[in-house]
Amino acid sequence: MTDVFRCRFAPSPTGYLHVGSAQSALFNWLFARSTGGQFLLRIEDTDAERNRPELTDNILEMLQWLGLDWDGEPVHQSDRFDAYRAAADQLIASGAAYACDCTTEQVQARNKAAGGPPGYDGFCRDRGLEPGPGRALRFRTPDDGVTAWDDVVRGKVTFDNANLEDFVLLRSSGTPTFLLANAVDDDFMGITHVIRGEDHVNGTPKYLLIRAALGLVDQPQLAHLPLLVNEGRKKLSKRRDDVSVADYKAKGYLPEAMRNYLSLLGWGPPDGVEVRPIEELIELFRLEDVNPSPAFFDLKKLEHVNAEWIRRLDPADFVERAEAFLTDEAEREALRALGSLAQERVKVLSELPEYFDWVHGPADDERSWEKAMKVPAAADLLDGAVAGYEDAPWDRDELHARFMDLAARLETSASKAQGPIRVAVTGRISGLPLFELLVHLGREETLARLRAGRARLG
RNA sequence: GCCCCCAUCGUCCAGAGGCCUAGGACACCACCCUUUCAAGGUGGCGACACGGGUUCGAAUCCCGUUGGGGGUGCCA
Repeated sequence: MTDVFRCRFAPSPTGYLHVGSAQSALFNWLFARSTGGQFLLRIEDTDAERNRPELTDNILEMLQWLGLDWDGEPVHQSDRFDAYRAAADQLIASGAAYACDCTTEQVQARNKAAGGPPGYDGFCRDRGLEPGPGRALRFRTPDDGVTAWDDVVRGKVTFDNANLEDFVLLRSSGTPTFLLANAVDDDFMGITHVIRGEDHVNGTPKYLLIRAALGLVDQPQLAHLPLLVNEGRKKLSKRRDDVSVADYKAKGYLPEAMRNYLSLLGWGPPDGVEVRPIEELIELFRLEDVNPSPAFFDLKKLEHVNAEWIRRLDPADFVERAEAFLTDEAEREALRALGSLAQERVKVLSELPEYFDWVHGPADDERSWEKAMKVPAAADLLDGAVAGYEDAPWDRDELHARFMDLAARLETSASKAQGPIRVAVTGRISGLPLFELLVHLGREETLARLRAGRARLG
């Protein structure tokens, strides 16, 4: 075998890829790419009841979108039941596992009656039940001693074996649980580094015990990454929080920004430069530098990183990506003409429509109207603009110059003077630079809107 | 309840015993620039949870307290 590092991302297709998983995938990927190792994929679909195969497509699609390319073909656990069965048989034969016919309800009832802690009470441990259909298989955990490992991000973690219950290896349906499947597959795939979320820490001693009982001596390095939390400092959850990577894509976050931001949670480049190409991130990333405390998934900062990435885009690239967020060809035409002006303003691509909806007429925005038109000289401004633009050469500098003259004549600041014109033409109090926009709109349409605005003013 | 983990500005990250009167970024505030809004520039606000040790010296090491989180499924 080689001495190349091998890590894996092992999602289960029970939901869309979410940002926490994406970060875990990203750190695995960064680790592999920075060490010349391999980044493998394993689809954990042992639970037929919960799996939704189409979700696997979403997960792979989002990984690709993020640019997290994997090595080799993904391993599907649903293809490997024979291997788990064989491992289970081995554990039965060695006495490390035993059959159990307790139902969950029975276990809970006994715990309640005894006033004891939750978890399996070892009822079937010495009943000598014959393993078979309808009976779960449990692991016989040691009664004493400790199970410990040196976690790459957390240091030494130790569990007393006495606190470990006899957990389930095979369900009564005969299918394996993830603990067994992981132990078997990590060996099968030659995994040298298990890099996953902190929520897996408590399962780790069980995983280690299974490995030992199976005679697997080359223990992989373990690294438990910090959890991503919400403003309430709780683990990001599908129910409460906006976590679907696909949703962020739909909102117009760039994959470059998404992965860049995710790399900044729980880790940071030593030189403090945060927004930078993935190649540099790869070069700088060190698994042992990841810190163990939970990190808040901060949308504001994500937006900032996204805005930075948008501004760094090649203008043509920006237009290409932006087009998908506009609804019709007229707007896209305006985008192609004025794109770079929008590029430096937008934080998220989905904001684009509000920068271009004036194409079909002034937006309906009462607040903007009132705010702009309360300027005393509003009517004179509109009249003056019509008069000045009727015969103006239709270019940006000329429109600007005539506007400045008009504002000076009416003794109104340029800042205030542009309001009524902007709102008459676009409907909004703010937006793209006015004169470039007018150039694109054209003389006829501009004058028509100015006159309509003037008429509405009364 | 029990087990495990965590603890530097509001947030993210830097700091691996003296370079720290703790640095950068986001957010926020002010000013500048400016046809709006952004962007950009300048400045400001703002933290080593607490208590004991160890040490000549601690944000950095140890112990405890407090606070927070995770796990506790025949889910993964």
